[in-house]
Amino acid sequence: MAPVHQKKEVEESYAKEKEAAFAEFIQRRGLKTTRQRNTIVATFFRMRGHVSVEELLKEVKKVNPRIGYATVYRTLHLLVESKLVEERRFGDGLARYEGHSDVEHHDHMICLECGEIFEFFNPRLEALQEKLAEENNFKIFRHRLELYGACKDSQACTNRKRKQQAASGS
Amino acid sequence: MAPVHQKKEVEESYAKEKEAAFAEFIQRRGLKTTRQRNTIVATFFRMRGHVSVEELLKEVKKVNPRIGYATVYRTLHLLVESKLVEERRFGDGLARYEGHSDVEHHDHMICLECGEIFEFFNPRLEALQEKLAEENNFKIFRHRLELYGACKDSQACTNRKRKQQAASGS
DNA sequence: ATGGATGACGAAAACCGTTTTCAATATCGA
DNA sequence: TCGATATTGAAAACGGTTTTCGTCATCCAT
Repeated sequence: MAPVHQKKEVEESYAKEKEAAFAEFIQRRGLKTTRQRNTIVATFFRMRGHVSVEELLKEVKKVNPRIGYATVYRTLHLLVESKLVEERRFGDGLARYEGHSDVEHHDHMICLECGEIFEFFNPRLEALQEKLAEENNFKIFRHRLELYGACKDSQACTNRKRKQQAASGS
Repeated sequence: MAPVHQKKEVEESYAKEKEAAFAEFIQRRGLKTTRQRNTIVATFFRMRGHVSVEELLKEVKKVNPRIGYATVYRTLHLLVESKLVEERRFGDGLARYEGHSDVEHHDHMICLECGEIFEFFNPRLEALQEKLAEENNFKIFRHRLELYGACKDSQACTNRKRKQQAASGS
């Protein structure tokens, strides 16, 4: 099983690769390359984890304060369309975006104490889901599994900034 | 395993029982019994499946057209607080409410073709999740598993009214 | 390179589901 | 029955997201 604490190293090469792939997508679509989009995409792929629009905009504004919500939203949609990024919703009412990792698919453990989000993957779990679906003649296109609870660090955890937010999730 | 097509019969006794439990909750809380709340609760427990606010309001208005969104929302919150009802979000951006069935917990298969939502439960799946969490010192408070795909009827399915809506879910 | 058609930008308004406000009304214990 | 207090409903507010619209940037044809 893949380790749960799969915190990506923010590798320059990773970001560069993604930027190139996005540039290619933009061209394939006949869209225009703009400074704003480049800034947003470059910033996004240098952030780790499950990024909200607000978090991303905050970082983006450090580079170019004139960029606003609209462009960030629009660029994120393009990133999703390009399949370089996935949109996730964890029930706190705001979308989070996540760069495709090398792992094809993974599920999430969400700590309600500190707001940390861990990723995991287990083939037996996947197989069992597939089996259950088959038994009911259901064809799975995609699925989502989220475990909400407390991580091992949460007792000593001091990262409380997102506690209320996380705890209010469905 | 419980059958997936677990469409509850709309039993009068079921609704009556829930209404009584809600009345008890209202008293325990020192709240007031009102005609509107009674109407909303009675209507809700006579609907099947995963009810949205709009769907519920539409039915409620057939009984009392003067009842508005605010009261429906407020009453649904009370129903959730009373533990008689659970709130679900399937990623299409609107909340759905579901009366507690006898089954303690269940997961969902959501047909993206016809919008039908099936319930299922599998102990091995639950156990496996628990095992994976334990391996990572994670304590699960609750979880959510949703399989999005196509149900066996979806090829011949003519119930397309919710297709766009369902397909737009995350 | 230059011009111009066409995208893209950004601020602000619109949107949509949900929550809150507030004045009027209903409930229920004294 | 009265009166304190909860509840109601219409409308406004809210928060995240999307759209509008006038201006500006990109990039292809020249």
